[in-house]
Amino acid sequence: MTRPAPTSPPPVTLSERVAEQLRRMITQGELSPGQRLSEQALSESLDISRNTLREVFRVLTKDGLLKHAPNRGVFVAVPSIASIIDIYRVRRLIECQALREAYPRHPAKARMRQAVESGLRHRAASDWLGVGTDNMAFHMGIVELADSERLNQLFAQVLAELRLAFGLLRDPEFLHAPYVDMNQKILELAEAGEFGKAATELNEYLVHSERLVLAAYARRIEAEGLNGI
Amino acid sequence: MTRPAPTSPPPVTLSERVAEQLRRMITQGELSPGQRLSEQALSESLDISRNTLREVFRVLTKDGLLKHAPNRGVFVAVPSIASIIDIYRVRRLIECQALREAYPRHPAKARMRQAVESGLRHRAASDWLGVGTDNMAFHMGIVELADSERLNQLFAQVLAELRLAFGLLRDPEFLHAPYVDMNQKILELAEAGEFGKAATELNEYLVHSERLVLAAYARRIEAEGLNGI
DNA sequence: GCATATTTGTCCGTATGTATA
DNA sequence: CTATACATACGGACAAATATG
Repeated sequence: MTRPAPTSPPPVTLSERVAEQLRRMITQGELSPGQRLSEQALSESLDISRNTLREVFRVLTKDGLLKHAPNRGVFVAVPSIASIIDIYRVRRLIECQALREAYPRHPAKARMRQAVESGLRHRAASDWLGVGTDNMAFHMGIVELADSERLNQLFAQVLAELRLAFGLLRDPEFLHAPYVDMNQKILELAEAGEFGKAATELNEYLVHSERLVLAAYARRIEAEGLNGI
Repeated sequence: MTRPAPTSPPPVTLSERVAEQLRRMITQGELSPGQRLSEQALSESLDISRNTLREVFRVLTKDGLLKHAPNRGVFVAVPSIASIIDIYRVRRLIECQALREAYPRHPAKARMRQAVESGLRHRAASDWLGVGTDNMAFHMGIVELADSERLNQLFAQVLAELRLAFGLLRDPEFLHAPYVDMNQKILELAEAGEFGKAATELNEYLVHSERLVLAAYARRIEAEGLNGI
């Protein structure tokens, strides 16, 4: 039996459920970065009151998924070059250190293995979005090795932001496929107790991924010119 | 001229100002851990509407300073042994790594030096709360070395939580005074470019501090028995 | 630059459900 | 078990800030 992943308590209040829903809509691209979210329009379309929606806005703004411009409204966050660099800086610092100092028989390893295996299956089926999800789960597993609730939460937030940035790029195969094998290699090193080597490998992985994402992002900016967003 | 510290935008809306105020009241011990915050009573005493206060509650709950119990209300967070351990785990991981990989001429160093000098003055004046504030500023400076907005924000939150825990202990001299000299030593190593040694020293510092806080906390629990909170 | 329309920020009153004495 | 207090959620109101023509 594998222990269950540390999971947030199920949403009980309406605002918590709506927050979940909006989070999903944003990270899955149903709402576009930069888009303004009108309190009136959105509260009507979600069939909730403006007050409840405003509470949700505050929470999602704290998550970094929305930007609040006082007296002007809230907008879906627009990932910038700076934010991508920042996110990868956080990832390198936290993931590599968590892996390097991991406890050899930590339960999160099982989740890492599951993510790798699921990734292999999804890649075989050319389900690139599935591969992306598995990839995120793998790296979430790495952070769980550090056994810190607060790091887990920060990292989940950062991954949601990164997912928002990926949505802008629209090439999931290009973005995720190369990393299935690298994840597997890192997992094998970790299972062999070679945490130092695993961390070094992971660092290269992250440098590589950051370069890829930034390049794709730069191309997208160029293609859009000043019309975008 | 020293560059200004990265600062959050000044609160413009009422709810932002109230959030600031409540944050201050909680971290400075004007509201006790475990205390229930009634929407009606608090909104009246702050002279704001319940809707506005609820928005503030959501934000402060995300900060970890309040706990939200659905249908039961919000309470000032009660620092637990587990949360203190978690906080120090985060501190060791982030601070040590930020220091180890610091850029030699980073502007945050100036803030670290200011904090150390201010700490020496406050210690000479037996202003232990002042020493505590300087100490927090010093460690915030260390994290700023990593140049990551997201890490800065996470760390500011964690320090606020830690301050809440310190408030429970009520012995600022005992808690903060020993660390002025250790901060100075770490700063000198950093200024000499010995970042590896500085990080090692910092790690010992944090292990020491965690032990001290946990011991004081355990004594307090014992003293209170089951009456507390 | 001005007048107007729209939208946010904030407040209030109230109905309903949930927890607790 | 009932009663009470409270959080949840809604809808309407209005001033102030902002966007629009």
